[in-house]
Amino acid sequence: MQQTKSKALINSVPRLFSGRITALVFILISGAAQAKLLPTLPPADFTQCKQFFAGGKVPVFQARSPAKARPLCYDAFAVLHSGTTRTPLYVAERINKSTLQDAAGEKRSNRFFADARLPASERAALDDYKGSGYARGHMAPAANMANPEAMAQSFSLANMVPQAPRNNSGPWAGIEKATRKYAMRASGDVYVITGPVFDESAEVIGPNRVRVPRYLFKLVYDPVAQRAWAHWLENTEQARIGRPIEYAELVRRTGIEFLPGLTIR
DNA sequence: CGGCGGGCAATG
DNA sequence: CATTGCCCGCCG
Repeated sequence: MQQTKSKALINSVPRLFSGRITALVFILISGAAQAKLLPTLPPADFTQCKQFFAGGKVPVFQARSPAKARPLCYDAFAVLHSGTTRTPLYVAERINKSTLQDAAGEKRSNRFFADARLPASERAALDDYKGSGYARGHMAPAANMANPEAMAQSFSLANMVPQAPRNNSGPWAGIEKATRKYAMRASGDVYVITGPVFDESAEVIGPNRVRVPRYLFKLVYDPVAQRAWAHWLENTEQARIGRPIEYAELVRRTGIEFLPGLTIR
């Protein structure tokens, strides 16, 4: 069993994490092979990649605590992954004009992979999405990635949720594009947190029972303007972009305080 | 209309 | 593994 996991680890994360595998991540990898010895993790310890959170402040779950939540650091984004849904619960990025200009020259890698840093029982596999009728929808978009390593990492299934195909390539792509457009014109860094919202009786896909979200959200926070807003989109083929919702409304709908202690005008 | 960004599947 | 072709929606 442990040999299988070690082999999978070697095979499916080929040099993607050049020199930036954090101590935290290493602990998670080691722990994966002996999960019973793992202590309960704090809700979200992103010690090694706090730079993706405004003011270094990590979201706080007000109501329910996410089951089997594991923080994962990547070169250009941070994921709080759930071993229950086999999806991220949220993905945080910091983008600005410079990073997006670099990203504009990057080619999509399109190499999706199961993230071997997660225990097999807690992660989505490529087969789960195949023939499911759902697309593998990026939370941190590939088009935001400023270098080849970040681009490759963005195709981790830990950064994906099952998404209605036309939702993904239609209105959702528009939300991503609008967010890039805003950050291109902003005076400094813009912090973005993207994630799914699940119904209690959510559909699941594949042998690993990856949960299908009912809604997707994308929170945008500009610390210079001290403004925050969120896009909210139902995960259906018919969904259309509506007016963004206020930050407080997003907190109410998700039960997550994404920007604790930060000033929002 | 073409280009771009979101995907898919088949082929060696 | 990379390449190729294809679909979709949006935008200039």
